[in-house]
Amino acid sequence: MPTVGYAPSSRGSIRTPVNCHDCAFKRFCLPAYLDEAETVRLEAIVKRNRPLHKGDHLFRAGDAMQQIYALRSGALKTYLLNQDGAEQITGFVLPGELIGLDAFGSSLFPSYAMALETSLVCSIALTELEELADAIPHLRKQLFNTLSRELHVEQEHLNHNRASAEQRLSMFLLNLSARYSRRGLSAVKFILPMSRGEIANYLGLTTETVSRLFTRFRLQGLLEVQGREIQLTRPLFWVTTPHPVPAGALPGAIIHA
Amino acid sequence: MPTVGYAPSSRGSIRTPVNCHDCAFKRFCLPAYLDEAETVRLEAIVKRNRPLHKGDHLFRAGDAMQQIYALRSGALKTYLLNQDGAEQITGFVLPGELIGLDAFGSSLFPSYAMALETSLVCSIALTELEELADAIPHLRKQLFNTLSRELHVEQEHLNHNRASAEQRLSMFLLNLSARYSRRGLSAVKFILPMSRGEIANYLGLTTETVSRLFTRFRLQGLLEVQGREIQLTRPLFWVTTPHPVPAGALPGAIIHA
DNA sequence: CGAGCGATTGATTTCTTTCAATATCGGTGG
DNA sequence: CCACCGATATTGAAAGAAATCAATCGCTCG
Repeated sequence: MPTVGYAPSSRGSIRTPVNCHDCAFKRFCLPAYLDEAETVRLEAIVKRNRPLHKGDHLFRAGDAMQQIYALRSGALKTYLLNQDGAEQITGFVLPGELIGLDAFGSSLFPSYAMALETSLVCSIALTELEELADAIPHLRKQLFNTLSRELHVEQEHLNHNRASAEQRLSMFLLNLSARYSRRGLSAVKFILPMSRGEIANYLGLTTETVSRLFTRFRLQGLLEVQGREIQLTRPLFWVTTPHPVPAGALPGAIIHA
Repeated sequence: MPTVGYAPSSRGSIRTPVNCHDCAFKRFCLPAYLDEAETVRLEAIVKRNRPLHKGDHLFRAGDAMQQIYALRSGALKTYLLNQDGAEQITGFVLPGELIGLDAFGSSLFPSYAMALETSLVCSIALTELEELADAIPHLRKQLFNTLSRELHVEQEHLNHNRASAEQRLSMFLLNLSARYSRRGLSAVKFILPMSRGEIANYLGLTTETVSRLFTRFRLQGLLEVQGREIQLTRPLFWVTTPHPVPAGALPGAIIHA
């Protein structure tokens, strides 16, 4: 259980004045539906942590969950260890996204979160957040919505696992593309913050398969790749439905009366 | 868009006095952490619906989400239709479990819910639930917990898709077993409420593969099957790790500092 | 410059699907 | 009560997709 690169909670969060109001991501983050005054109250309990470097853990499974986080810059991966000790990547976190919501139920983090590159996070003490949520219905609503939306993301991800390797990778790239563009970045040209192996792990494939798919896509003129630099040249959408409808998968609407 | 067997909301919920207090599932349902007085207030807004028959929809994707549900008896499946119109089963609901939580964010149900057999559900009007949640912190907490736990279930389900067909089915059976036993039913002998095709769909496999796996398990002496009747004769746990650790799936802890 | 990791590419094997045929179950009507 | 029907389940053979095994390449960092 190596602790190299592990930044303990005593790493200290700096109580610099955090300004959600001017933050580029306020519209996707907690302040989304808060008014001026409410945002001010939120700012008061948000702290900014010192930067995480590549390989640093933001938290580990089993850590006491005393705060949730929002990513300001960089990229994270979240993962679980299965009973064999193998890493199972459950998601990637891009700037403006919240981390740790899935821990609401328990007092311990159920997963690991590691920086894929130098990253900045805001942290919000849970006790204070709960207090504030008690006081601000809008915030409460926003938390429910976020949680509920995450559930949809997972369900969508689930659907992908029924798909072919080709579909999985293309959906993955389209998803990244959408998330980048939603944040005002290019939808067709971006840098992957994760390795081929991490993509493969996330998608339930092998490194080799992912690599082969990238070259296949490139040969098909769908994209240009150079290491982690991606440029989508043609909409990948057509790749997403190459397979016939699986047998036995009739619409549920057709049922006996 | 056939509506055969569709029970519209005007189907009418009966406002018989619902008694959560004596309900067999109160410990897994919303009343879980409520005290006596709070439970009484909850009971006041819970309605009981008329029975659903096999094939009936509890709700459909796009329906206005005015209430959430709790299953009292029977079994449901929830599913999405993908862009090809193919059914994608996202989960099965057993007695004592809540349905519709994933719709909190939006005002419309994102999925379909259909009865696999004759089923009874309680329904709770969302507006009233929100009011009550505003008033009862315990209830609010319980809702967050349930939502958060569902997120874990999804993540677990996701992990399964990285696994072999054998592992998927055994994990599925173990999961059912655990859920039944948690409710005081036998952990080793139970009736599957769903068809082979539905299991296959849920697990991302084909009917044939599932069928073959059942016979393989039977030949290995792991279980006895007769149609939908299952009897686990030996712990299936050993089946869940037949494969070597996938390459490139090293524990995340081993990273460069 | 060499070590080492990540990525790519090729050859082969394994697992799951697909296609196809048959069997069994549950219900219905004669 | 039994024969028949459709739906569901099982089983077999062949094809296909991705994993595994193995080798090479290229880049980055001491």
